[in-house]
Amino acid sequence: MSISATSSHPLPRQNSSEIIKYKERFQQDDFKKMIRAMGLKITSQRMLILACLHDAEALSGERHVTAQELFEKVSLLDNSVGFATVYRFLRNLAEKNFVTEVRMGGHSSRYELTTQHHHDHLTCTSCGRICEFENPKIEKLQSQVAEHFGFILTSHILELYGLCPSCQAAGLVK
Amino acid sequence: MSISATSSHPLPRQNSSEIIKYKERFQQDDFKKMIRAMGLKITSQRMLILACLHDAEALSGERHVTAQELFEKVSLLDNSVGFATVYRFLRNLAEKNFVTEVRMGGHSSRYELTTQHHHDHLTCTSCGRICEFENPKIEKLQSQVAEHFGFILTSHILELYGLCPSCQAAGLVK
DNA sequence: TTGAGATTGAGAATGATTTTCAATACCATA
DNA sequence: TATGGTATTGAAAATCATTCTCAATCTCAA
Repeated sequence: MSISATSSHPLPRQNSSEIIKYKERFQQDDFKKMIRAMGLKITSQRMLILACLHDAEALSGERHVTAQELFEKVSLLDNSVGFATVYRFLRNLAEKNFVTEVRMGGHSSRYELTTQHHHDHLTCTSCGRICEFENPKIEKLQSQVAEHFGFILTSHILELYGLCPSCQAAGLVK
Repeated sequence: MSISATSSHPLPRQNSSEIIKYKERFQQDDFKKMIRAMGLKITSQRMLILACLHDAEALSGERHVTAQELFEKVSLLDNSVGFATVYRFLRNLAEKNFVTEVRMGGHSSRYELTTQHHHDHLTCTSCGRICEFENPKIEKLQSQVAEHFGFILTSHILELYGLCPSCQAAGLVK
């Protein structure tokens, strides 16, 4: 993977492929900032891992990837990257809260890039439909709870489960 | 471990040791009901595991035990019980929701007897320590969110993550 | 350009949990 | 209460995710 980015972001011409390149370059600068912010050196492996993490969110429906899945994505583009590198960097990212780690049931950890825009999920237990929401009041109460216990709150998981309107209408509720 | 319980629970006399025995007998019947409700056979190992799980909640401050900790507790009373038995039974209990499993970061699963009393968790991302809390205001806001989307809320998961006071003190925070 | 120190890949090591399997225990039925 | 079919058990091996080790390589400040 070749890395060539400038620190400034000149406006692209009105040409779609130019715009895509511009976006990529912009993204890469973002990634570099993240890596530097962690006090780490910029390497092609780390850039690639971030790109794959980002694509997992942007392209596939599943934004939460396991370390293994991420390793496989990375390997497709550069099969010389070792899984230890993926795990190590994922841990770095999680420590600095650039990614959020979610562990459910008996499964392995799943990671997602921490977006600037936090949201929670409301999931229909019948059809699986997911609504995203954000509720500042709930967030504030969460901070208060953490504060009460003397914790420094770093992240949270809030998943609501229920029956969505169409499943209710479908007579699934007695 | 001897198991001798009756299906009726006569009132104990006003004598503390009698009352303790009464409680134990009552508890044991409860445990048997749980095991039968899972469609499993009653064995001294399972009774002992349940007793230790229960004691972990009642006696020690920490109600959330790891499988290893539970295995150690059990071993003190009967060192012939294998850890595979503890893990197996814990999985059975979790499947039938008699225990709740909480997993965090790189730490091992912690289990607690599911109480009738709902609560959420505040987990330390560094040491794995868990604080329980309940917050009616948050619950109410959750209902409102569900209502807003036309959902009938059936359950939820709320897990807060942060650094506990002692890990903060341990210099893990800048 | 250079070199000190960070990072890497490969594989070994770790730690938690699960599986395997022959021996044993439970309990419905006789 | 005895019996046998089956579930359960303990011990050890297997599995799985994750972390560590270390020599080779790369990054980047000077």
